[in-house]
Amino acid sequence: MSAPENRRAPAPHPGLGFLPPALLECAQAVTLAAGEVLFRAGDRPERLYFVLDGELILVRVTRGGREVVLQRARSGFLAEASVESRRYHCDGVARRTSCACALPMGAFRKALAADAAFRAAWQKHLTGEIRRLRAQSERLALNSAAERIVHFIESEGEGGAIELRQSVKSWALDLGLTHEALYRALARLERGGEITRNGARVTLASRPRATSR
Amino acid sequence: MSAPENRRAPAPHPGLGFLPPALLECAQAVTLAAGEVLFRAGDRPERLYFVLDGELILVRVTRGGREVVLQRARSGFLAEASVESRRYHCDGVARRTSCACALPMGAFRKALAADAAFRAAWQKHLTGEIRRLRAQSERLALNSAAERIVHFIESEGEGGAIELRQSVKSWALDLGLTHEALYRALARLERGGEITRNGARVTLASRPRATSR
DNA sequence: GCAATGATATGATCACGATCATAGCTGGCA
DNA sequence: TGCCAGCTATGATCGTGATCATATCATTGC
Repeated sequence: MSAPENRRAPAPHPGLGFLPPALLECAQAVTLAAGEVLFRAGDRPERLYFVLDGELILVRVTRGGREVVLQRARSGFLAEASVESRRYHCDGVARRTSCACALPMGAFRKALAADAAFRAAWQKHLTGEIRRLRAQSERLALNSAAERIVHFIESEGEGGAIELRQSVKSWALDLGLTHEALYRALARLERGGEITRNGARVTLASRPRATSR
Repeated sequence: MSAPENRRAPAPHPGLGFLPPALLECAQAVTLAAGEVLFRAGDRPERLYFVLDGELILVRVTRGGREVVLQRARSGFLAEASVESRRYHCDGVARRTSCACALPMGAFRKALAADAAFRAAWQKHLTGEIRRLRAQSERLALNSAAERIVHFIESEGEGGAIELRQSVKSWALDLGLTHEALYRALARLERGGEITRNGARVTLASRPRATSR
């Protein structure tokens, strides 16, 4: 486990806006080297991690030596469930050089117990995550690149259009596609007039043609 | 919207065990015909649905006339997020003849506000769902049937084995595969000695061979 | 200015899941 | 007893995403 770099003012992040000031006060910014282990299965959760940059994963190594990834966090909280449980059930590892905000678990739980507004905000965060994840699961169950793109724009965007906040390459990861497949599918959809692209903005045509895959 | 069939004692379900008795008291068992609409986008959430049997979906129909499914609930709550929001953002539809337990939203919110134990249990349910959904998303991002099977057993099972509570066919839906692909992959894994099947119990071999896909 | 790096593409090939078809088996029911 | 519906299972074919390769462009650093 790496030593915390600084004791105050971790990089502010919109996803952390709902934390009470007292809790942000004791947040620590940590930088992790690629491959660094944050915790092991069986450990008692001592911090709740919020990924600012890089990639932290929740992984279980089976007796057979297989690796099963339970979560890849590229932005957002690593393991919300650790707030509720006394022990981790899997390992936390930095897959690349990463930067995270670590919230002491004791303080987090205390704030949750004492602060009704924070509790409500946390509950809202949790239900929002569920909604997002459900949509993502439905999306990943679609088996053509074009359908996933349309589903993404419709469920994550606003009024049939979306402003991409990431590279096409990392969008491909979210869609469960290789970047090549995504580039090709985008080009095909654009040629077919089903979407239009304008920089980072992708807009769905309101009158779809016969879906030419 | 169909009229509630009976005013008390909806079929008890383990997934509802954490509800306070007072709330269960006002639960209504409802049966829905295939295609029946529970609510429309823009409606004010009046009930929280828990699917007992059948399939309820959360769906958004785009201006272009496409259907985007945000959630398919075949067991469990339909739209937890409706507890937090004043309006639905998509439609709720029964995809087949279904049976659900409807909890009046007002009573649910009141119970959440008044009952700290229930609040804690609800929070625990929410974080558990997040954990499950994150694992499912990772699983669906794997692109071979064999990998998804192994991931499922490892993440949903107990000690490298799982007792299937459903038919292989509906398991295939959970894995984002056709049932044919799942039957074949299971047969291949079994032939290769990577899993053993014993009725509804599927066990992972502890020493995996070179994954012969 | 130039090398190095990473994102943006696109081409060719191949593996594997989807699809359609077929068949055995089972349980429920009249 | 016979029929039907649904699950289990496997075969053949096809489409498409993965993979490997290559090229261009933009950005960063020296």
